[in-house]
Amino acid sequence: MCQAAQQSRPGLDCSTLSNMPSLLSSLSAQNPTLRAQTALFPNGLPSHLANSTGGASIFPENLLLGANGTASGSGNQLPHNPIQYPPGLSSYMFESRRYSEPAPPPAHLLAQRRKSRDGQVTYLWEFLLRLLQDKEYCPKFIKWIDQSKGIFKLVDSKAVSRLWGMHKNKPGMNYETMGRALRYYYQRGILQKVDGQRLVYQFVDVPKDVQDLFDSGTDSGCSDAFEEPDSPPSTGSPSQVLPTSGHQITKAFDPLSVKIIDEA
DNA sequence: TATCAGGACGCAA
DNA sequence: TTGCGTCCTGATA
Repeated sequence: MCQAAQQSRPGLDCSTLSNMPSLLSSLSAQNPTLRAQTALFPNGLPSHLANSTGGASIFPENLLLGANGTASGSGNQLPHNPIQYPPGLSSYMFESRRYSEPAPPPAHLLAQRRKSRDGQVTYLWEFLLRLLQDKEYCPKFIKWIDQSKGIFKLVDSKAVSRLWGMHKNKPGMNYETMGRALRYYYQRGILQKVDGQRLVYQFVDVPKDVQDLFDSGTDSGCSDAFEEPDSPPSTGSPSQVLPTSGHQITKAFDPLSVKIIDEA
């Protein structure tokens, strides 16, 4: 697989690849959407995560794999963007924006945008969350330090950055570059740095209901029982109600349960 | 040496 | 326009 991967990704580190044997299959051949959705929402997708057109899946069709879980491609190529978004993640992804921006476009325009990008909309924070949800990589490469608070650590920063580079078809990706992208999230209220702890970041303001879901023993994440949080920062960042002309977003960052209050 | 913060610029979607 | 990717300087562990 590594050789095949190297053909399409010059510079790929085989030693790294050998340590992450199921990354590609995990990112392409599985359907964690349904798995995660079942785990997180055994009673069905919450209404606020369903779209406004009647509760149908919020996931764009081209992001959902078929029942056989196969991804397009010959199998010799790395999937470019085969991530299947757990519930809530895609909700945030498609509803999120910079909060200084005007209101988001209507849902049908978002749908057009999604289609226009042919399923290639993906963000670093989603990628990290995906890794955190996958026992193949968590806690091996990335792990929760305090899952209920959204605090995680890049155990192997190089491997994670390479994975990100593979995903984005950027063979030159390294932690320095990925870290810059992570730091952009500070301004946007998506991440914050955990002071005094290297490679430790925190998703901002993880809501209580998500904490409950994480704590309920689902397979949606992992943690390292041997490592207690050293000194997590104050996590009491207040929830924010960010009014827009069409929606209210009740959290600065709420990847698993962004609440969109449709005032239309 | 590695990590981290953040400015500046560029680019693909 | 967005979300980075890249390069950079400087600080810190």
